[in-house]
Amino acid sequence: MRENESNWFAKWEEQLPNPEELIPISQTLITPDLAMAFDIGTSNNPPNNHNSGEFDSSELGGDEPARTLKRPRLVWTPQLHKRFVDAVAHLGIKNAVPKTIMQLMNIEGLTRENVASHLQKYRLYLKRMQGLSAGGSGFGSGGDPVTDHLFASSPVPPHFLHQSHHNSDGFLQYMPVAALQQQQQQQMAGNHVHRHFGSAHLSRQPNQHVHMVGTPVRNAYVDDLESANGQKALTLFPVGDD
DNA sequence: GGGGAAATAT
DNA sequence: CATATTTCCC
Repeated sequence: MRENESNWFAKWEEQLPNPEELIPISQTLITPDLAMAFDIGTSNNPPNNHNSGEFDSSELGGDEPARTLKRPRLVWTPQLHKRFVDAVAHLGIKNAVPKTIMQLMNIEGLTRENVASHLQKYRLYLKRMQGLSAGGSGFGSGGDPVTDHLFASSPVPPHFLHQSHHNSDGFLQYMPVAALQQQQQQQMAGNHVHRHFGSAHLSRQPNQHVHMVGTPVRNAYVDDLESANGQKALTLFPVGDD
């Protein structure tokens, strides 16, 4: 009997599938590409991402553990970055500082530090871009100009480059977004605005032909931002002077 | 407090 | 190794 017992265990153990053969119980039904195309979030898209490291037990009914606790590492998805770029475009380089950008982006859980860090990298990226677009006559050496996966994913508004010649400020008119109104740390009572970045609007591509009322505009960068109220502000940035 | 750059961390 | 976070300084 004893022999029998160990035997069945051995057999049972042998028949266990290898870890590689296991199929995860929870699978992503929507591929990242599809998710991106339809602007819907995948299971791990929103700022609360994989919890790496310690995590407090309370997730049931827990409303805002976000405060004071170690936030999960933020992943800058292309959608998130696009919203970042749009926000910066709205504000203009001048007012594009972490705090204002963060407010304009209006994304739950996004901190000023997150934006500041990203802004730092983005500025470096822009500098590199205008660096090799200006004097970079030689092609052969370096390698791919845009190895920056993230930044390349979202078009850079043309006026970001062109180190501000004559225009010091105020040359781009923008509509203030409602979300930007000075709202202190006061969160609206009972405000469950769980918004997903990206919303439901397919973003228009740059260099498309945009026609406004009686005013055809060619080569314009169009960004769209949406406030918490659902108000929308469009900004057109003419590229050339037609 | 808040922006920016550099130093760490993952 | 790329990228996000933390630290430090103004």
